[in-house]
Amino acid sequence: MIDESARQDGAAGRRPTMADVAQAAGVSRALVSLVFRNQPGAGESTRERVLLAADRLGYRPDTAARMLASRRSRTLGVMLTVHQPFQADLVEAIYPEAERLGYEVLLSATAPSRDERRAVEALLSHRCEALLLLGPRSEAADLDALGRRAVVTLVSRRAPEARVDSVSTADEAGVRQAVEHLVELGHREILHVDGGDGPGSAERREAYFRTMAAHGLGEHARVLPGAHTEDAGVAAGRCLLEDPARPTAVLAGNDRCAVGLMRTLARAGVAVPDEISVVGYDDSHVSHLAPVDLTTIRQDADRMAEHSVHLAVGRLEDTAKAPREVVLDPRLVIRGSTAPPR
Amino acid sequence: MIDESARQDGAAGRRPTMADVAQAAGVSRALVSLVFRNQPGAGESTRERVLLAADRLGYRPDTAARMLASRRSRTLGVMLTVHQPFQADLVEAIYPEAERLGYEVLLSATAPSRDERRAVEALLSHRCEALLLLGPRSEAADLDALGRRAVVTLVSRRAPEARVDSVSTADEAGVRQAVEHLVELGHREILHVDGGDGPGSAERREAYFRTMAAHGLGEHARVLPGAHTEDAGVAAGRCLLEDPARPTAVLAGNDRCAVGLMRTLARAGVAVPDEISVVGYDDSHVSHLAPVDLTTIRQDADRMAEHSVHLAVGRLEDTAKAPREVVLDPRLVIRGSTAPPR
DNA sequence: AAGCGCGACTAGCGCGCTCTAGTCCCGAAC
DNA sequence: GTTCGGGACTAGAGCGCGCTAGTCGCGCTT
Repeated sequence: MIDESARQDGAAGRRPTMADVAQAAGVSRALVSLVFRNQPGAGESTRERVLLAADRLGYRPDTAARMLASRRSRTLGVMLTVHQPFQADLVEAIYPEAERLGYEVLLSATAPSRDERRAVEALLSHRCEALLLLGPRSEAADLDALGRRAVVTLVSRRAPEARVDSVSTADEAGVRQAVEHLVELGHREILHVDGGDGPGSAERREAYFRTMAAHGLGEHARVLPGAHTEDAGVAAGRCLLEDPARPTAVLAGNDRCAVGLMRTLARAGVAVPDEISVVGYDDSHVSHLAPVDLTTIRQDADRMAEHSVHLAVGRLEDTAKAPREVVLDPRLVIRGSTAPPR
Repeated sequence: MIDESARQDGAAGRRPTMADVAQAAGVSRALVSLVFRNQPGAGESTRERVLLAADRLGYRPDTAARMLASRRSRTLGVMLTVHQPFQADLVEAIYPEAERLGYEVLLSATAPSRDERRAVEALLSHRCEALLLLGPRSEAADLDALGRRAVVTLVSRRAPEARVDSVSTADEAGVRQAVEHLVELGHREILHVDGGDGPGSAERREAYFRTMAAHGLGEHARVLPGAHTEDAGVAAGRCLLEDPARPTAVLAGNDRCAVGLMRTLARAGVAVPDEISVVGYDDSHVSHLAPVDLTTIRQDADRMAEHSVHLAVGRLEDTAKAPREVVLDPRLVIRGSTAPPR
């Protein structure tokens, strides 16, 4: 027969509590609490005795109990899409910044079987004090509603209509730099493969039209529907290959899309940048993977992460202030995928 | 002056509790609890009244309190590396399977600033009942120690020395299929770019040597140190280009590595598969990104995820049984990156 | 000697929930 | 009419912690 106490909590019997540590160290529970919170009020020798006892017992403070008692979780909830490399960059940068400010981070992924609402519900029920939503696709009205119930910061997404903070890069400026770079090279037939309902796509699409128009190329503006995935790039590439009036340059929705596109072109023997120039967006890791290094719009994940965490924490301290919108400047990084048209 | 009650809990005043719902519905707290746990014992009309009141108040059960009171969290902790596409596939498959069995999922990422120990600590302090470690790099002794304190399942990693469950694919069989495929095509100079300390790398390296030897090619076996990243592939590619005795085929540590390698070869004008054949490992999304579709060893993320969740949950019900090791069969997927040598 | 301040430590309530052991009431059985 | 069974509901004791309001010496002042 199986030992009851061992079954109670996984492998190692009942999980030790503060009371166990207190007894082992010969002090009160409150004292142990003080020590683990690094609060003054415990003598040096006692402190050591407590830590020693805790270590011997394998004690680990219980986050759930802690949150309950303190009515604070000091936890930031991050919603992400697990397949986006740029979001991976963001997550990696969020961790150290949150830690610096004394916050924990909880991740919740969206997936085909798990929509944004469910991912957010999970974070909220875990008492996250603030939510960082990485590139959310939800409608502004939903975001606004969420913003009333919790502290919300959008990352890589603006929503001026919703009362929430946001961090993004200036899509207008990024797209303008990209298009102007191509125009200066001599391109006129510049196509845009958009990002569908991906974060920033709408803004980039409009900026594309405006910039084209500003350069007297309004009639050459053309958008192919896409998405922020390699597959979308591949599909767009196929489209292009069949197109009798093939453009001389393409601005992709993001890097993944650009890489998929270039791969399709390369297979068909269409040389980049000789026959067609390609510009990406994000400067994520994948931009090094194309047959030639990708010219792209760099978004600074580290700075975006920093700002997001600061916005969120700042708002926790003052719920009342008006929504703030941080817009960082993107930067065109010219690499090998763009050249003058033939 | 700012309203105190509003500041207490983020945006929306104090978060409603079960007691609030109970009062609004005119029942006891216990009744509300019953309703939210879908337990019998509440009348139909009362049930509806409670749910209505809860909805109107925006009530959401507090996970922390729930875990504390029930002494069960019904939560699986998943440790992952946020930049590995294959792990992203696993995560996406873990969610629905966990849900099917009534478990929540908590993610904790490793990152440059956050090692595996810290990622695991976070999961444990959140009372995860079982840990799924995706491709952990920790030493077997550490995994064994962890396995004594918690229910642990390794995914994409074996550790026969540690008393923990694991799910992996047969690296030996995978590598053998790959090498034999190349040998049958006529290759003799087959190089292996290994995966460094990545999950499965050691096994694959050894399997490579064994298979080469089995085919009388022991003297042609050569390993270039690598990693499970594109950069490692790029570096290996540079190495190859400078090599006077260039091999005719390469078995990469994983797909990312293969893609980096192919990109470097492509830039140098070395044709794949005409001049050199390349085989990857994982069959993750990136395998479609190379200049030609990648021949690779397919690991079935969905089935791996299913098995991991089942192993973990099964172990929670019976802590005592011996560690189980599930080894799935990988499958060679022949695409365009391999061909007979010239 | 009494008073005072201060550092070290403790008692005990309450966080929002689960769960056991009830209570209450209504209809069927004897 | 009494008993019994069972469905609907409630009281109240924790879960592991944080935190407020203490107590208890001990050295120092007056």
